[in-house]
Amino acid sequence: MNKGTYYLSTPIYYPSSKLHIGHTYTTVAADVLARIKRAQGYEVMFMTGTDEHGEKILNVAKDKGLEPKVYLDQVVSEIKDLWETMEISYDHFIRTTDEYHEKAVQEIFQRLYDKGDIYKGEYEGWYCTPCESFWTESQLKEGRCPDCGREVDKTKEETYFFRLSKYQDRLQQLLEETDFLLPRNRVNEMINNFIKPGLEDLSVSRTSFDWGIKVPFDEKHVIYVWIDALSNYITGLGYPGDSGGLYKKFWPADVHFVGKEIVRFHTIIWPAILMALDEPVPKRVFGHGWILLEGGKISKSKGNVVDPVILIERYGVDALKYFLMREYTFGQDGLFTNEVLLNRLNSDLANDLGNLVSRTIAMIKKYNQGIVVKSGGGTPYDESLKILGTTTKDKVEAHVDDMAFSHALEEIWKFVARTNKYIDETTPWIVAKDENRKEELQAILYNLSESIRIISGLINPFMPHTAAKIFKAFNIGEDLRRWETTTTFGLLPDNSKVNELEVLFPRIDVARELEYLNGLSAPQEKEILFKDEITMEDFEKLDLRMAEITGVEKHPKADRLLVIQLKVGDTSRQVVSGIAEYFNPQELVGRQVVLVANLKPVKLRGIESQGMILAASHDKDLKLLTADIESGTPIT
RNA sequence: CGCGGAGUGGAGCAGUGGCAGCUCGUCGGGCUCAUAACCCGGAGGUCGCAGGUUCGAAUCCUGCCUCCGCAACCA
Repeated sequence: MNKGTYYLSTPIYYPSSKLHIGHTYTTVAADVLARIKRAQGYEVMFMTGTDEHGEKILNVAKDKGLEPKVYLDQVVSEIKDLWETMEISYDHFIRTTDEYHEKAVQEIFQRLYDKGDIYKGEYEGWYCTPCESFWTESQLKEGRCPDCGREVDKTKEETYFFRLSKYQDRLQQLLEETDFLLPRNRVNEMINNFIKPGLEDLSVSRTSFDWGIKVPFDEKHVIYVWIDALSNYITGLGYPGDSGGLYKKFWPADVHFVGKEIVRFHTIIWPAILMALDEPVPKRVFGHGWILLEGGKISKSKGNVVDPVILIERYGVDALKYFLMREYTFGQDGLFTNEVLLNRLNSDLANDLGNLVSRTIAMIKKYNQGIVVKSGGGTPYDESLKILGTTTKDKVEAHVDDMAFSHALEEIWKFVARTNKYIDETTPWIVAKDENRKEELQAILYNLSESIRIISGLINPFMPHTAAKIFKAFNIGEDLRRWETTTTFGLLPDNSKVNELEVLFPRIDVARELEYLNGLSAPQEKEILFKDEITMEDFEKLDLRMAEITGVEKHPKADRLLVIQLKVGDTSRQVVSGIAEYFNPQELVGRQVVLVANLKPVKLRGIESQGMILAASHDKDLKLLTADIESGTPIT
């Protein structure tokens, strides 16, 4: 029965804010895979966790007035609660602040250093003082600033580098010649964007903040996210000590599930680190798509964050899981709307599955005193029902191995539909009226019960909660719940009694429910978070002036920027502003705007910006602040 | 000419060389065991456009159009 081991992981999530439906999506998919692999007889290691270091965490905690660790403990406990609610069957939850992880990461860092793959260096750059820009040697044009052509100065900042460049060829091979990264189309992106231009050594330490794991031999530095976070996949197994033997047993991982935004780290940096450690690389990295919401990406400012907790409360864990797995093609982006969700739940879960179970139990009670009898009768429709039922498991497994969860469920639902059809074909309500057709009736009811047992077994990894309810209703014991029993028809014992069954998935009144859900995210007076108080003195540091726009052109090297010439009293200024998507250059000429006149000048994509102009924006709307008064007038 | 993705019946999507498919919706019919559900049937598509390769293209190649995401220090 033991088929070997199977190790899969989700990314470790960055708990700087609440988890949303996207995190849920990855985790549910991983859970389904883990459950199926266990059901198939693999010894499974399913790992998830949190990535807890870095500047951002530090800042978020500070904003809340908490020590980072206190803040993190809170968030992590919320995350674990969510996974518990969702019945996520992870085997290990790793936190990068766990002591064993921190030690292991230091050890890894040390080994790479000893080996020469990490070296101390300088973030050596050429600095153009007027442009305030760093340039690498290769970016310089004839030894001068590529933007302004002026002299540049050499500057240094101490950091440790990882010799990523050394592994360029092996990485390219790995990506191009194997199925290491799936779906395949993501390979092009990696090759074209990162490998082909040439990999540069990677800065893997920081001195600018200290919320992180210290470099063991140089306490000024903390180890940056690359080595810290990515290593979790092996430190979670006990690497490098491996006292529990888990590393030896489970590594290399069978699959890392990652969102497409972090494919790069997992398919370039991570394998390179492993190569440097002389350890095998994971067998596969699967970069799944995003769930997009109406109007674009998940974004708090748009108020379109979908909170999985609310959906669970209203429709149940299994409904949400089913939806996520059925609605979207795992490798691609998909659109989420409340309406799509509700319609899917109604048609597949309430109408097809829920109603099937409900009508079957009702008939068994009504026509046969609640007893399922194995009789000698039959109908002409039995054979095709049995064939489809007993062959579905193989199809499901094949799809799951391709990470095509949606197709897997589709196969199961073909059998659900077939079973519903069987009822229409055999018309038990007519057969029941004829005493002479008793055996036929019992055969029909038995076949229905068996079909439902198989369905229940098949959906078990996807919806354990629902499967358990159905098993209970039909008095199906542990041994008949097992995965491999779904390929055999006729296992349900003679004289099984059925129990009461609550409604599995109530039919949803879509119109009413939409109103409710939309009410949640839409107007609800949002609390405005004001910034920290400042003094009059602070305010007076600002030099705000009216200015007149005298000329505008598009920034030659940036789509969103405009280069604006301003007249401020008798002097002129140039400001680069990110408003190109809102205005045509010409329509701005002659407008009076508010200029922050004493902002330190900087270069934006190579063009100097001497201040900023004020604007107010809401969603896709943006208006420039203005006043009808002479240019140069100070604003107080 | 920064990188990538997408364009398939009203909507959402699957389909990567062989008669264009699924779900929802819609129209008509059936059934009454069931959660106004289930079952059957119909209508509806020049598979973004234009070329090309092929016996054969939604699928491969070339060009173009449109939308989206990412990246680029949106002071």
